[in-house]
Amino acid sequence: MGRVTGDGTVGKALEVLDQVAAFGRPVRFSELLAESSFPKPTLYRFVQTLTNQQMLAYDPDRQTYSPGVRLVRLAHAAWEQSTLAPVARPHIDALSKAVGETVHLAQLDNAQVLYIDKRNAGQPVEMYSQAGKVGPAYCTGVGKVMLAFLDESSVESVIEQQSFHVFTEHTLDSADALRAELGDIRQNGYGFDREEHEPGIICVAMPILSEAGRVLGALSVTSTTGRTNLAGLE
Amino acid sequence: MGRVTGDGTVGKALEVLDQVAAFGRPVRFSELLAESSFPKPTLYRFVQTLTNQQMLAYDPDRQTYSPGVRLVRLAHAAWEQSTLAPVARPHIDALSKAVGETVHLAQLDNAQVLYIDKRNAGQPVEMYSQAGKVGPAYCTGVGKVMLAFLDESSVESVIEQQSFHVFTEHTLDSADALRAELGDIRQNGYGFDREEHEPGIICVAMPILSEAGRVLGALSVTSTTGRTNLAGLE
DNA sequence: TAAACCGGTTTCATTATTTGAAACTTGGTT
DNA sequence: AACCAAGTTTCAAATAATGAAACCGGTTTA
Repeated sequence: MGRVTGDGTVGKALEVLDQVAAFGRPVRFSELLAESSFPKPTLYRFVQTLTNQQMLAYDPDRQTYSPGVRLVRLAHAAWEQSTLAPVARPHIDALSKAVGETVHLAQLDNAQVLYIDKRNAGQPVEMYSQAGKVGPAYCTGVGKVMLAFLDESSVESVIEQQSFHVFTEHTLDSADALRAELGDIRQNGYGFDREEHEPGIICVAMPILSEAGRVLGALSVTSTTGRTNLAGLE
Repeated sequence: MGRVTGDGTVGKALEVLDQVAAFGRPVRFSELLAESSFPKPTLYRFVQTLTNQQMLAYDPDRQTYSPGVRLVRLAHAAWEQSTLAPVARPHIDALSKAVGETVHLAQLDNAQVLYIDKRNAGQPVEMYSQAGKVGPAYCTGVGKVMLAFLDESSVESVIEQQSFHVFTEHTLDSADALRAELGDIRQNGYGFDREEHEPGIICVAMPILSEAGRVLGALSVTSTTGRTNLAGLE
């Protein structure tokens, strides 16, 4: 019992894939090796396999690897069949148009917030440029709202994993402060981000629950400090 | 020697992942088993592993699997670091605004066309082709243009894999017809889709080449049969 | 009520795959 | 020519994957 990663060979390969993705830029084999816990031939074979499988792309000109196109294809499928995204899409469109502000759709992913969809007030959709991004759970509207409606045992495990890095003077900086806030949110049914993540940025968020009461995701309307409370949702 | 898939355990796991994605809807274990070439416990363990790794998502209410959120996160990285997409983005925006038509950015992926980005012209209907979607190479503007500028040996291997399914009365229905068309495209530097895939839909496409002359992708402007030839590009 | 059935899960000896130290190759420097 | 760094291959030992069979819990059938 212990690490999150490590189901056999597949787990290790995906660890390598994550590592490449984390670099944020095309990366040389030697750069990966320097950071990797795997010995040279092992890492080499993983990279080869992943490249064969189009999970990584190799640029022969620059001799670098980056996440491959197969991921984009698979993510398309993931997005389309996700319980949430396709169903929520028309509502997000409508909401965005109605309030004239930026709307986010998010899910909980490994104690972090994963943005699934986004509608900008002005310009049209940008697919993966924004969807797929991750953010902290303890200081975003969507994050806190999802935590508030998660079952007790899961909440604690997620809270333990928060960094409580202080972004602004309003950021909640402890597990207890967060727990108190979650109580409030549970009572109201929705929550706020009061410039906790970025100064000048506030938002209202509400959870999306299944019939059985499980948290599926959350929706938020973002604005700047020019306007404040918005309780008119749904 | 033979199959494309099959680098060890990792390849097999990804085969399962593709299978789930291909279903296009959340799927039961038994449904997968019925189609799978793997024996029950083997498939079972793959599904378990992939679910642990968030490559698949398990819905306990319905007892079904679908592609997981980790794919969305990884695809975000893939998109951002791809040689093409981030660089092309502003140009696509500009082009879309300038011509007032739908613009597609595509790459070649396994003898198919993979759409990487899309810009809808202003208001119109959401023509169903988001990023991540795949399409045939032999009867789309972007597909043919990319083939035309691919090196000789690769082209033949791709052509062999085309189905030449006839979508409309204008669809090229043989390898020879396609080869002839590719010759024309090479001379012009750009190509057309003359209602070959969908009736009433036409487009102009141009390749995107690296300095070394390798095909990186293609760009197309789509329109309906109301307007015709558009040579004013770039 | 029992018996068969079905989808899903676990066991465990056998088999095939992964592993990594070391050696080698390639291309660029001193 | 000797050197160095990055990438690639070898091969015996260590490890992980495999799948026939058996098991479980719930539902349907006799």
